[in-house]
Amino acid sequence: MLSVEMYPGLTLGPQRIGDCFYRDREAPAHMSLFPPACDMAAKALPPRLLAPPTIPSEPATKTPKDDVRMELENSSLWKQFSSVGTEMIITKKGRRMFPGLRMKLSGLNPSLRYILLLDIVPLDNSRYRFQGGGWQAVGGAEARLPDRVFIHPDSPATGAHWQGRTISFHYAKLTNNTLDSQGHIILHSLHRYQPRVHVIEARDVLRWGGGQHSFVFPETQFLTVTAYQNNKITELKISANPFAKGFREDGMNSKKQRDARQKRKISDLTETLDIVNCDPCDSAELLPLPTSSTTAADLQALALSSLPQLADPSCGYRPQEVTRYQDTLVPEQPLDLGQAFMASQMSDIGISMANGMQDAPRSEVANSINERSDAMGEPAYTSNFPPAQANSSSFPSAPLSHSSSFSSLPIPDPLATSAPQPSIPPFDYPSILSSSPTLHSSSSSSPVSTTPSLQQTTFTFPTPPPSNSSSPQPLLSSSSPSANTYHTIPETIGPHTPTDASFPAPSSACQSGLQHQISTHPVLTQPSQPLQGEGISSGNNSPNDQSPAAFIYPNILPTNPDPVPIAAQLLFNHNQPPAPTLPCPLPSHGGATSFAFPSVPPHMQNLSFTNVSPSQAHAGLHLQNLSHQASAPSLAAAFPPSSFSYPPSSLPHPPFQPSSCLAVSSSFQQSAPPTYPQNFPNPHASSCTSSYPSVDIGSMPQFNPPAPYRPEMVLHHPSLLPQLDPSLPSSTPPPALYQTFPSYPLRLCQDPHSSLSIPFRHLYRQHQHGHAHPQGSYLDMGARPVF
DNA sequence: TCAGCTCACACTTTTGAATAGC
DNA sequence: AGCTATTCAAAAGTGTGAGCTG
Repeated sequence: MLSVEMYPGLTLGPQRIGDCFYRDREAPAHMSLFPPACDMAAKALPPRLLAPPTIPSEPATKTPKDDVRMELENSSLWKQFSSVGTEMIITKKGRRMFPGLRMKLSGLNPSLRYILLLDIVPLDNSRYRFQGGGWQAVGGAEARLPDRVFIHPDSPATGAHWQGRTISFHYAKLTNNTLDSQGHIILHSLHRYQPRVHVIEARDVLRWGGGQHSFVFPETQFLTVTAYQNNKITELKISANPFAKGFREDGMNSKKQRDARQKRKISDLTETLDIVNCDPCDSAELLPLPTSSTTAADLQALALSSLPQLADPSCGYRPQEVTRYQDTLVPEQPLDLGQAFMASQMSDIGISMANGMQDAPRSEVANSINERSDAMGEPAYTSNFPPAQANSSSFPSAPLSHSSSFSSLPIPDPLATSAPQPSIPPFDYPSILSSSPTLHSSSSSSPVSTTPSLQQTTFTFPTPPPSNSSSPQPLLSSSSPSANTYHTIPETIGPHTPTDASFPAPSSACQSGLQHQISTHPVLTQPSQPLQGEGISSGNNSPNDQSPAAFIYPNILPTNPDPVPIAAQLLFNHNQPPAPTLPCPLPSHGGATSFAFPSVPPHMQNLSFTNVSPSQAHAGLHLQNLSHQASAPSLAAAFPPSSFSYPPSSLPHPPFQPSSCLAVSSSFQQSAPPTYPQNFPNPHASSCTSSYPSVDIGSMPQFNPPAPYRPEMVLHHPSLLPQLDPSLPSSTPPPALYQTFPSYPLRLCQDPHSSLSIPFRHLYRQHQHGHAHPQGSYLDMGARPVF
């Protein structure tokens, strides 16, 4: 099924520490997937960017982070789709996801409140096209779009609340409208994405911290389309989605019925013509040419059989449908009030508490609706498409049980992984960063077996390392002990943590060197490294045992003709005075040439990308490109034999695919050190996760290439708090929580939750147009309520 | 010319107000 | 009067296919 292999470019941002940690369901402890490079990066960061001091953990806030788990309830359905190659329709008005994200949470502190977020990150920097029955990368990704996060309507809610029901994000909508004002998640068509769910402990809506858990389910990866490309997907959707019931074989909107209607219409038109021409009614003879799938005789037969009520096509007959057709003009659809309007305020930042309270009634409704909807599970899916082909390879032994049987290996941030991101810690999650106890523990672990990076490499990235040391490692193993549950270590960063590939990477010239480093990295060469003492390599559970095709994204052919060299390095830029010319090509996304440098340190603000040529820009800053380039073979390996056109010969030793946090980190670690400034914070205090500075380089537009996705939120900007909710209890957040940090604004939308006075439903993250501020980058909210 | 997108369509499910019954 | 169950119309979600666009 889907897995990292399917999306070679899938690399969670380095800042997404939580994504870089994986805790197997049976693993007693968290696994730090983040490489030691994180620490190095943290060291290199200026003190100003350091994460705020660890928030004094309160007894009540000490949640059993280690036990927080999330299960994808409808995993089997997702796997059905992913086995074929999940496609998600995106429309201008917004389209829901199907299958929806339905999960179960456990391990939360029942008395604490949590915020659940959904964001969708690109898996790579490629654009795809459906050709020859498969998906092929045909070019670079589109420019980045405003990052948006969907906050679960129930947020914040107690752990008991979340654990007591199925959590559904079915309200989230996807759109390709870059000017969307409904708060939908904006995506590019023909791109690959990976949804992620974040559980953030929240003392109150304005005080996030105490830990974050991010969950990624590889089977939920999908390709965005405006029209389905793969017929199998269409059939699956029709079979599984109740709203599409009409298109089923026995539905009233089935092909037969539609053909019959069409015939009737044609007949009617013909009759009309006959009337005009005073021609006898013999429209049957005037039937149009048969369709490719239906002959005229069939159509007529269908019309006659399926529409017995149809009057004899006599003169003057007007099928009822004609009338209906006229009467059922599609009315203008009202705005979705439930969706907060934000687009017009993208330049603003703010949280409107008052508005949210005013919306209480509606919030209640929304909430109730939500619960209802949550209760409404997706229809039992009876697939006409045996999981065989794809499934057999993707989820060999994974039973399609109700709950997810998918192995719970965390997926690194797609984009981030591709780049040597580890070095660049997130800027924006001070509070969260500081409160992840597990990080410390992980940091204390031995460098090899306990380092997050190592673990992640071992489990998350089935793709074989560049070296011949190991065979491709399936990301997911159905027999993996962690199956069904994706467990991540609490993140020190927020869901908005940048995940793009903008992270510093060795110069393009060093790509080969990077790969070499990666291949030679001791950790990388040990893909089978046990996870925190847990032997995962034994038996069939070992990723190594997985066949290369085991976790493939069906029909995705890595044929991007223009492999992008390793891109520019944020780290470099960050740590070094801007050079006239970047050592590496800048990402083309988002017009790298026109970056705003609001919150960037003075020396960084001077950085100019104008010299980057389009091609260079296209080459992108993504390691993804690197990963893409290198991963092509591995990707091909992931394809089912039936759809896989890539030379099989490449499978045995596919180039290393730096899609893993480890890979990037490792490469970075080795190559970057010389370039690290001495002012980087000392990561010692904690693991790479906790050591992450609160400053997120990704938040700097100029360092945040469009393609590399960088979800980000500013939730606790000190200067905003008073405006946001002066009436809130004077629970002055710890200084650390609101420590200055550059970042993107957090946009809070109308809160459908009735019980909450906090009006937010969506978080909006703006990459650009930020305003410089002494305390960090943020958008001008202008005291205007956002919702 | 064509891939990709938009829109209207018909159908279905969901939603919530109105109504009836207890 | 208050509560619950039922009914029904409107709203919303779905894939399809024609037409448009670059």
